Amino acid sequence: MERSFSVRKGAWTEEEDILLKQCVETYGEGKWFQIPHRAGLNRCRKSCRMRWLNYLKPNIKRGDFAADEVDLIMRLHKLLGNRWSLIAGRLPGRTANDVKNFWNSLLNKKETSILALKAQKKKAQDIVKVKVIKPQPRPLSKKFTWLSGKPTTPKSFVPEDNMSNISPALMSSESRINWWEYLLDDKEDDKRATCSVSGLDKEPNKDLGTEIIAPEARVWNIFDEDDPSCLADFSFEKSLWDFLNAE
DNA sequence: AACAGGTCCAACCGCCGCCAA
DNA sequence: ATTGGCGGCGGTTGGACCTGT
Repeated sequence: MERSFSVRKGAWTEEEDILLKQCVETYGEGKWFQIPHRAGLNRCRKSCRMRWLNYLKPNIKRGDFAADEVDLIMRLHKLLGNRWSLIAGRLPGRTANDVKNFWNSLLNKKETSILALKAQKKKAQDIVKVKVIKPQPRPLSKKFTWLSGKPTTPKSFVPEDNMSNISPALMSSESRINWWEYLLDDKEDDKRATCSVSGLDKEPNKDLGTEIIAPEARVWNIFDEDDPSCLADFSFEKSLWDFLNAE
């Protein structure tokens, strides 16, 4: 429990910022409960953490959101809801607080502004008709780590030059990108489903019915054939499914 | 110039999940 | 199984700033 009667509150001074920055640079992030004592600050651990993450941390981007950032926020919010930290994680230099504040201010603006943004987005979006096999939606397993951004460690994985066939979740730590970054990218090469369950189909099946899908929608061959448990985790979360089927 | 209302955003607060004891 | 400490998150607040009258 924080001893709120003794710790300082309110705006941070330049001196406090310097002390905190020096302390984090010396001891690293984490162990926030030790930071106030180590830095000689009369602040609670949460206040120190918040100040570092939202203001002092290097590479934090200031100023207005660019058009592509706004577009990404809208798409991610549709997919993830108010998961500000997850959304901010896909916007380099932006903090969850920034994204949250931006979204809240966006909500306050007139509906016409939002409609204009949507119209702009729709115009830029190239709807592609492809023939795909649709997996059925079902809840994600708790052990499924994609949504948390944590790396998975498949039993076997052979890197290929063509990374488009590889689930981001199976990439090396250096090149791994959250799966939904791929889901949301607009690369022309990625506008088709590349494969389906268990790697049976490397191309969309032309004999199946035509479906209209968002250009971002892709299905990966994510399975480790030596590890049947992988199959249990191949599922589309309901909100993702709704997102993919939205107009 | 002065005031009121609106907007922005840094900071606070309470809650939750995780983990170790 | 329970409890307490901690990190992390999202919602909310309040003050500074902006804009219109």
